Amino acid sequence: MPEGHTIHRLAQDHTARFAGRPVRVSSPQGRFAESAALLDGRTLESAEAHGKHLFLELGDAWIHIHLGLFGKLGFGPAPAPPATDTVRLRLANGDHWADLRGPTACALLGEGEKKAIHERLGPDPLRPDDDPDRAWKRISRSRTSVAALLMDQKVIAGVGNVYRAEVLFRHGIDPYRLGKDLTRAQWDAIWADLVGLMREGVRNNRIDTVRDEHLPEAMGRPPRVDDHGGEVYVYRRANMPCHVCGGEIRTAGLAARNLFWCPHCQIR
DNA sequence: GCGTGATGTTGAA
DNA sequence: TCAACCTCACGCC
Repeated sequence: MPEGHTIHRLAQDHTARFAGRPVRVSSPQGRFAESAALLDGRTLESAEAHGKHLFLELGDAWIHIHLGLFGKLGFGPAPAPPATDTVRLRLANGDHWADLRGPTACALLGEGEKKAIHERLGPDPLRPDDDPDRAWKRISRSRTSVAALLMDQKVIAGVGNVYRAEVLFRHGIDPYRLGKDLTRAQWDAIWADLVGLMREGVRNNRIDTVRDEHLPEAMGRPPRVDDHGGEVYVYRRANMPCHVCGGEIRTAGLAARNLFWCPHCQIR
């Protein structure tokens, strides 16, 4: 269930558990077995995230992981349980194990291939040196909707369907507004908000976007119960009342994904 | 047990 | 625009 915050959190989790020590590398499922054998016993030097891509450094090579829609990484204390036949990659040392299942990508890369991935990704709100100007240059001359642009990893890396819907709600922006019609001030506010929201997402390992004054306790309604855990304004709340205006949240397909928004609040 | 959908991406038509 | 890929949890028999 990964947007960028999940991947940055996973990079931190790998660093804390595995960095600076030799690691056992295996592929119980077999589909990464050849590479795993090559890497087994190397020291894990670092873990890094860019958008939804995770990179683990082992000697002169990188393991590139992209979870896709279904991928999951699970951690636990040693000893590792018997691996089931869906575990693509298992890392283990004397204290910890990590199991990867169902990723879109799990591949061994050299430095040049890793660099190529960075180059095709846009700036990431969670990478401190990344520059929102690069995204603005594309957005400000695009005839594509801002909702589609926010999901385009070449424009901005790490935003997924939840942050897309939520950040547009928080700024009252109509998701169908064209990139070229967005103001510079609106974009700067969106970027700054994503930096804050996604940092909090890394810290808490979940997405919360509802401002204090709209939280259930403040509004006299029961806390949200949902399988993704966080408090949100519009994501997966189709036909439910808007937390701010009480109007009905709408949903529509946009580029093969479900878009959610409040047509009354999002008018800018 | 079966069908469905999900915080994603790619490549062919 | 659509299918393909990868896994799992849930609702409904």
